[in-house]
Amino acid sequence: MSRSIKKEAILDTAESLFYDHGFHAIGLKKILEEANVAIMTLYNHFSSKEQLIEEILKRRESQYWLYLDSFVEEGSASPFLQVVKAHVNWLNDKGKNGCMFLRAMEEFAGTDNQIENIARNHKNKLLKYLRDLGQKSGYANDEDIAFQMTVLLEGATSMAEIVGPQQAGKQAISMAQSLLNTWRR
Amino acid sequence: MSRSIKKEAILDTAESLFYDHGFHAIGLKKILEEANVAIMTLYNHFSSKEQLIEEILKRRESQYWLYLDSFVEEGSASPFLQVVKAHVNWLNDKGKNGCMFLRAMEEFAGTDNQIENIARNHKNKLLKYLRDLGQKSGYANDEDIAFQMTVLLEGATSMAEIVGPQQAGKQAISMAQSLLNTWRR
DNA sequence: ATGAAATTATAATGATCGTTCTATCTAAAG
DNA sequence: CTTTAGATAGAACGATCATTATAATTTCAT
Repeated sequence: MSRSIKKEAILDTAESLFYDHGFHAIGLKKILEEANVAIMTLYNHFSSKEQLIEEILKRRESQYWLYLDSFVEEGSASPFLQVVKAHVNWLNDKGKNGCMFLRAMEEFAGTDNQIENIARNHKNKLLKYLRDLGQKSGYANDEDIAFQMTVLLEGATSMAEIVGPQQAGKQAISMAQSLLNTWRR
Repeated sequence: MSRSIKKEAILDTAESLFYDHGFHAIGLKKILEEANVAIMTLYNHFSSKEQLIEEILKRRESQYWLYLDSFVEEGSASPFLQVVKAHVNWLNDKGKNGCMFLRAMEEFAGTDNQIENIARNHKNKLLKYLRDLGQKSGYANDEDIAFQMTVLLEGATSMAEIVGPQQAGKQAISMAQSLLNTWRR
């Protein structure tokens, strides 16, 4: 089964182009050229440009969670530091141009609810993940910790656009270590 | 002199629309309709869509510095806390949809150098401002402080998109207070 | 009131947008 | 070999894109 080798080519190049230039800035034509795929092949796999974007976001989200899951070990002494390190690795691999979910929210809020919700739900899921992690690790106020961790992670993502992922990652880890001392168990 | 009342209408509505939906997502037609302006009036004041965007970014940058200048007082005991508070106020007033400069970088990097440079220069100028502020306040390593402050500010901006400016601002200020204790003079 | 400057309306430009249709072709499964 | 599904090329759709040309109109200081 050559099952969907073409579909994955579309998803890969579309994700790359959308991430590098924005969703509205990239037309289907450019995707088709770079992916070496015919227009009808795209519409055979996806019902519209918006639905293609939805699949890309869902796929990217599951990839992000793979990074977190592989770095954060059950019952770790410093789970939040592992979260930051996972995020920094994510930035190094495919986060040099900001957060694709926030960018989807920014471009489609008030226009395409489906796309906006996928992005927004991901962020809320991340907040809940951090809250649960704090609670599970015996921290006092998991609410504030989850918020501050989010500020830290999103800040590192933006900072990576300005001075690169390694510099941003180094500072994010340093900040996390400082903040960890202020969080009481 | 009714000097450029129309020009300002264009700048105002264009900035609002670009910020809410993105630069490529908004066509000139929508700007003209909302600003009640004829197409030739726009091209009389701006040579192209890109040049309009450039002026918007420059204007927005000077507005941002007004916030910083009005909050950060010369020789303050805690200048960085004032920076954070200035930034939080900025978020409350016109920062509910991310950082417009980062978004300009993301949409135009590799496509329009002029626009990209305006945005990137602003970020570098902010980094230098924070570095100078740290040095002037007698902090040991202004380099790291500037980086971490940037992570904090940009993180608050992104966080404001997810949970609103007040929640993001509250956490950013709390984080700043924690970090301040770790920075040695 | 006059003259200059700014704004307007309208239409046309060529390019590109997302999407659909038709028809041909390739490739694998039975 | 034949069937079937997937991919292809190419054209067409109407809509919108940024930009320009032309010409009429309004605004405003003198």
